[in-house]
Amino acid sequence: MTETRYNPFTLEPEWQKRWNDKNVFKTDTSGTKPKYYVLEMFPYPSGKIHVGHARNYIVGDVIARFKRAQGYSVLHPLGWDAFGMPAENAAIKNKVHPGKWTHKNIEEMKTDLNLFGLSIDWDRELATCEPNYYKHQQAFFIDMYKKGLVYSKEAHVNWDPVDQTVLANEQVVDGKGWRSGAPVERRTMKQWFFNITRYADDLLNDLEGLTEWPEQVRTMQANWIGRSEGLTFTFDVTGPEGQYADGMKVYTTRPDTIMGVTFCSVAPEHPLAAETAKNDDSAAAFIKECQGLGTSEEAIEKAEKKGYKTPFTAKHPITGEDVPIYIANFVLMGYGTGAVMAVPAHDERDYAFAKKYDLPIKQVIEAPQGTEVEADAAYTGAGTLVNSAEFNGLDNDKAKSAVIDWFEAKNIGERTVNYRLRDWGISRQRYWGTPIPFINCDKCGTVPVPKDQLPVQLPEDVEITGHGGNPLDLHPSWKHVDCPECGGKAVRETDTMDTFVDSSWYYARYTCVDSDLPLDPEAVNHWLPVDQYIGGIEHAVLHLLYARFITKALKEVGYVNVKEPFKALLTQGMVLSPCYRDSKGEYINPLDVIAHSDGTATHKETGEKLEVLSNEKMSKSKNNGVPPKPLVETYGADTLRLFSMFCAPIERTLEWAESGVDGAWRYLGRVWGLVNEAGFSLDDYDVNKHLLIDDISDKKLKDLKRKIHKTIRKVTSDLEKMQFNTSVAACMELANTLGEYRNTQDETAQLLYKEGVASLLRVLNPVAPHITEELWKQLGQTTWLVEEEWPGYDENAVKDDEITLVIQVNGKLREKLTVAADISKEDAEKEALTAVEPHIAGLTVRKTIVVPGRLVNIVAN
RNA sequence: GUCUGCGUAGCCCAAUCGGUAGAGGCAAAGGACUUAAAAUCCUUCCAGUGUGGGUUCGAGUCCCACCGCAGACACCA
Repeated sequence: MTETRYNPFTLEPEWQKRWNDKNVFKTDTSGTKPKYYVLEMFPYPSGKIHVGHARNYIVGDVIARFKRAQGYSVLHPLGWDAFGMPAENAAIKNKVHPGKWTHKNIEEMKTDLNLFGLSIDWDRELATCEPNYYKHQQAFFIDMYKKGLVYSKEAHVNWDPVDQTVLANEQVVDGKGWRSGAPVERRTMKQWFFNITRYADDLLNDLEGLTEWPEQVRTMQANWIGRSEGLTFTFDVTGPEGQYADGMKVYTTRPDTIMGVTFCSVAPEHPLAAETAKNDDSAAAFIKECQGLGTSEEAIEKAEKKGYKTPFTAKHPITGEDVPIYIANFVLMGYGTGAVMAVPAHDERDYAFAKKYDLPIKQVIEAPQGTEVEADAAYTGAGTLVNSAEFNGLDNDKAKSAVIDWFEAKNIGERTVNYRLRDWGISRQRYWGTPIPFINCDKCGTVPVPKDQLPVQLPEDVEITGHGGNPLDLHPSWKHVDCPECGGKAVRETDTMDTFVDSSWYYARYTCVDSDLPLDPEAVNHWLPVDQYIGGIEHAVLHLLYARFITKALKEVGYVNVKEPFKALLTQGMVLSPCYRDSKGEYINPLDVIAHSDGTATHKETGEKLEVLSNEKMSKSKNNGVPPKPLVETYGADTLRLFSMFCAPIERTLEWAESGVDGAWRYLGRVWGLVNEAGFSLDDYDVNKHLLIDDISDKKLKDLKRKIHKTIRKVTSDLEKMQFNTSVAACMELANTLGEYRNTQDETAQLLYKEGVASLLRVLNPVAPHITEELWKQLGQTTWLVEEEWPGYDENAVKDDEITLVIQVNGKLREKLTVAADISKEDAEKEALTAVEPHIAGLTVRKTIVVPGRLVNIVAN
């Protein structure tokens, strides 16, 4: 055999071309094999990929290749989450149309991703910005509207008065628009909503069935949905003009504390607050001040609890006593009824508020004997009711029901379920998104665009300046249309959809990218649910909750049969890398930085000393993304793939360090050497000429045979459990063992060596597909591994005939014996006692524990 | 503050049901090869599992408390 060097730079493109030319990754739709749908969360085409993306797509590819070998018909597509703000920002900066920018980025990213040798069926590629995609989204949006799953209403938003747009909460920094720097206003505007709360219970209850999801994600979703049970009732309210007709509806999860109510609070947006402000300028000022806070969580957290006393009082439903009503900055209009009964003795916020405004505090729950109760604080724990008239003496948990029953019996209140989850506001005053397919007519109201007029396509001739408002609204002609119902003059809705809508159904569209329907029933019901979904933990709530909701909505509308889209979920840990900043405050990419051993860092070119910040998730804004391309250019794709899978468990957060890449490279070099530097010829390897373990007499060679088959077993089960790092370690072990026989002259050993190398190539193939194909060819094989079946192992060859028996005395290791694997309990005990005789001399054996195949523990004293 | 996850060798990480703490890799040191270096190969070194209790014949693994790190949520009445 001629000795050649491992050169991935020629062999990787060659094999990629061969696979593509033969179209081996095209989805098999013959229906003869069981289906397996593996999907990685699709990328936003920012143009640049970093090693975090690489890890995501590589792990999906390993699974896809493994399942394909196991005989599944695998669907493994990829597309682009192509709408969104970065394209518009680029348009503002570079005067390039968002579509053009996006498509250029898609080309770049696709080229980069293809370097990894991914087994993707590119015939199913889609981009959400294409009319052929979003027209279907508009179609089912209208269907959902007809079922009441979509509606529009006035809602509070963060409004940037300079950029003239609504901002998401995360786009508000310190109460100011992230780009304009202008103080954000809280405004009320007409917004489109998905009625996600209608499915709150389903979304919560169905989490139980998602047994192949990480517990963490299920918990996070459950918390996000935030179901609570309580009591809703209405206080009679008296004001300066007598009885206030509407009263004040409140929701409480602590009806047991009803007798401790000493005042009430309402949100600044509550009608009673508005009523107060009518004739009271300082009340109006107070409300304005609260709204100036913005809606960011940080701002709310820092705010001191403040209130403003209204001229209204509420009549306690049980005692008939009048209690004051305050406007309070911490009461949220969007949760419950926007008004709360305040029980300062048993609620921390109410306690702080009562102390500040010198309001009475009435204890109604007594802590159980022996509980330490903090002084000068609300007691929020369990206990027995006191000062509560007929409810006295009740355990507070039972009192909850008793109080609710009391209200229900009198028909003045009811048991209520409440959710933290709110309806999903999807309106964005943006150009680069899916147009909401509605027309606003003065006469007919909000009218859906007739389906035969879809798509409502984005106009190409727009100027995107970043100020003055939504380019669709400013466009001279686009929005002016005739009303589809009365034919009169009307205007299009100019809001576009949140891009999370686009990404909530793409996985279904992949099953039928060419269909004229939004979803082809046969295809979508065949392939869904996704058998294995893979993505970053950062999407644990929003994307995954939205996608689950849209699936349920699509089911209700009649497009799919499944109620959950993703059967199993693998959450890949984030990939972090260090952040550096120069004196101007600019982030410097780690590639341009020399990190010194003392923890300081300097710029590679300028030599400037840099500020070293903590490790953060790779991102554009921190400029700390490490691109995989240079690694592929230095080591080849297989090394990157191997390293990505090996360096840590896939779900664990990874601090990117390249120091291990060399190890992966060296390993592949050794695998190459197993074939190319063996002391004998391997190119006559015969798949059908494997020695059986019983036909091998040499003990060491029996062990070699065992090693081969144990490796196959381990890699198979590790891949099934998504333990990629240990599966690679097993391959390394086998290679190390085989290395000992590289120059063997023994004929039996040579046969086993060939079997070992061949087995190694097959089990390593999903992780390192190129090198293993090439070496497989060098074994004289005419098949391709990509089309080969996954190897099985010989049950007989994974059984040990000897084991190490550990002998403990009182739990301490004393001896190790090599014994037959099938040794009986009695014999094991007997041998153990003999072996440790010196250690138990003079002691009485009290007990002997025998763990078959493992150890004997002798308890003696 | 609440919830979740994680703390094992200088570093990244293994360790079925509770049963020999070490599989794999990085780094380091020594050696081989080389005119030399790189590359490669060989050998070696290193912890008793964050801390304190408990259960058990036996705890990295189970229970309790605490500490540290990470993430999510956070005035949700």
